[in-house]
Amino acid sequence: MSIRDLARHLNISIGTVSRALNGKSDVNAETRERVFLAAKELGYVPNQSGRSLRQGTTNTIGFMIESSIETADNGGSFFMPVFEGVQSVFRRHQLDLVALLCGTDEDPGAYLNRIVGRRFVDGLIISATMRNDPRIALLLERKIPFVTLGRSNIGGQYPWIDLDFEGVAATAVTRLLNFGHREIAIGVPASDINLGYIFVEGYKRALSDHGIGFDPGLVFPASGNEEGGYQVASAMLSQKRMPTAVILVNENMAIGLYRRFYEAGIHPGRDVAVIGFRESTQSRFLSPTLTCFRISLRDLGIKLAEALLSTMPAFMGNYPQDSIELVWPMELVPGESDHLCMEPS
Amino acid sequence: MSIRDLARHLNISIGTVSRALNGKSDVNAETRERVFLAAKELGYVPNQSGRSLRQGTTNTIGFMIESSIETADNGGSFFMPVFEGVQSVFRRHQLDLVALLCGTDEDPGAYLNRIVGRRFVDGLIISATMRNDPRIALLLERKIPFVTLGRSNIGGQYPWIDLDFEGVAATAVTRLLNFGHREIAIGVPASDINLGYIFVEGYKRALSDHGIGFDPGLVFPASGNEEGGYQVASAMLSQKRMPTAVILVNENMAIGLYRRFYEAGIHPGRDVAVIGFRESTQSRFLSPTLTCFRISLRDLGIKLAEALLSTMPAFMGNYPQDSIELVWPMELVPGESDHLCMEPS
DNA sequence: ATGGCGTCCGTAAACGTTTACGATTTCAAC
DNA sequence: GTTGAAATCGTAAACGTTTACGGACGCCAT
Repeated sequence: MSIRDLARHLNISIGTVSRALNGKSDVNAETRERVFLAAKELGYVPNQSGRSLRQGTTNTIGFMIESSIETADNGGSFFMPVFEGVQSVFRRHQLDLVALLCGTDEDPGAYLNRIVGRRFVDGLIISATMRNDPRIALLLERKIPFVTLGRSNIGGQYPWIDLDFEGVAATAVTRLLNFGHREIAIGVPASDINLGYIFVEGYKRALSDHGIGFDPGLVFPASGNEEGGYQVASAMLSQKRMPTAVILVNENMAIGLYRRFYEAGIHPGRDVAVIGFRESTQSRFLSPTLTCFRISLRDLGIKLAEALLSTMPAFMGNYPQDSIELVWPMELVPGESDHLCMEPS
Repeated sequence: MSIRDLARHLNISIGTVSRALNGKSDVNAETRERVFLAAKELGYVPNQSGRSLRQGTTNTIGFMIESSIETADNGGSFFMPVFEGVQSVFRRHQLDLVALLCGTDEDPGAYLNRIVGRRFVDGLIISATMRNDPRIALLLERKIPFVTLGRSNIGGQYPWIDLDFEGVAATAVTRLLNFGHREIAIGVPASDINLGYIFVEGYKRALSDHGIGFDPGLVFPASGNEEGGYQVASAMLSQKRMPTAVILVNENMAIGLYRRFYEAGIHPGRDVAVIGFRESTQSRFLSPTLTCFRISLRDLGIKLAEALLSTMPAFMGNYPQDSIELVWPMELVPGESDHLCMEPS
């Protein structure tokens, strides 16, 4: 069922059929009608390879998601809504969105190289940005439109959107300081992912803004799952003076942290303050409920899509041209886990 | 950088270049060497559209994942490892795997129709199988190779793999009966997804095997997240005689269930027995740790991939031909949540 | 009658591959 | 020296589209 069959069936040339289906102007209204009718009747759908080959564009966008240890456990609840938002925009432009999950045993750079080499996608959304991400250089050089979810420290002209980890860290620190805490720990991802650095930056800045010195011993690197939270709690317990508060970069860590503290007879929200990230169904049902930060993930996805479209030649007209560099705000959702005031010592 | 450029650069014909790269036999070893070298040097990667058009095959497989309410919250931790397993097999055959996430506001049937119409993939893995899944009929009719993760009740010749929910339900029921429980509740997904039916089937069968009558009032439909677990607990509490045990089909529900019971002053693992599904990092760090069932998700993915390959003409030689209909076993992992014995009343 | 213009449609080239087929060379065997 | 087979390579067609170009036709103004 190719366009040739359709043309034969209608007794017109394939050129006219193509023009009719693609909404070109130089085709009779009645002819167009007949073409559309016959196409629906015979179930004709244009072959993607054919049109890709001709017009050098695939009409698909790739969303590259890491399936690393860090994201494996909470990846779904984070990426699914983002993906939804992205997709809702692309659907309006007849663009298909596919998720590219790079396996843990494959180098992301090599994987990406294969993808762009094959001309598999017209554009890319990249997540889990590293500090010096080789993928960015590759895409810039190959001139593939892309947008990153997460800042990098690589220069160049490309849009990015990042969560406001610095703001989150600052808000959390200020809140805890106001509650009287002075020794505030943070649990950050142990990997090279950029958010860790930014998080620590915000933490440091907020402390110094309040005239508190930075103690490197209060920064606990750990993996971003329950196991990591458990280890952070263990590390806190083994300090000679246990910190009275802790900020986590991942809400799954909170479960492990809670567990460890319960084992030690310490009640989060009563004996130690916990602020987590990110708000989810989970955070509302933990005991105590977790004070954390809310993101509108769907809106984030929509913005990502728009940022990408604004760099794609075929769509640049519809979207503002100024390159997007956006720090995505988050809103604190108070829970029960940090409701304790300290006497300033 | 097309094959033509590469051929010009080497002063040989494009046919020879193609044959060299594709490992055909009628090409000189030294020539092949030169071709590979030049390809690597110039960064040549064959254009996918071109080869797809010519050989009618795209070398990509689609993994269709629902982003429905049910799977949104725990979808990541479930699908990522499966995906990894699938990918590890396909990589060996030069097949690219893409995840197709059907948006909640889009009909899965229509979405699939577009995908197969465009000849976007050579084969498909379908998850979240419905009882009467229209996608299966479509794929059978179009003769697209596919495998489903989850049984359907549609006949026909296609491979499927499903988790052994019946076995899980039976094991859980038997275990709880041995602990002396007689009123065992279950929380099952409220949607039309097939696993719910199978789960209830296993539950019923295990009860009747032990001569216990089936009480429909002990089946609590709910969504598969924390909210759902909370509601199940509420419903249990409002019974005139509260069930002494509960089986959950989703481990995220356990968190909500725990929460609701704590609010009511009831301790899971002491006052009420809980068995959940599926084992995860989470289940080991809850308090009490959750008795649940373990799956080897990566192996499941590998088996899915092999099942699909066995139905694809290009690979049928390498894989056994007998159609695969597999019930995937799961292993009970005892936790603290069901360690309580009842005096038989 | 001629020219010009607008509408509609057919023709054919092009996109980048793969592959059937035939051409050329080499080499051994008769 | 002729033949045949094997090895190696070039040629060209084909896959299904889109699109630049030009042709046919009708209409109106000159």
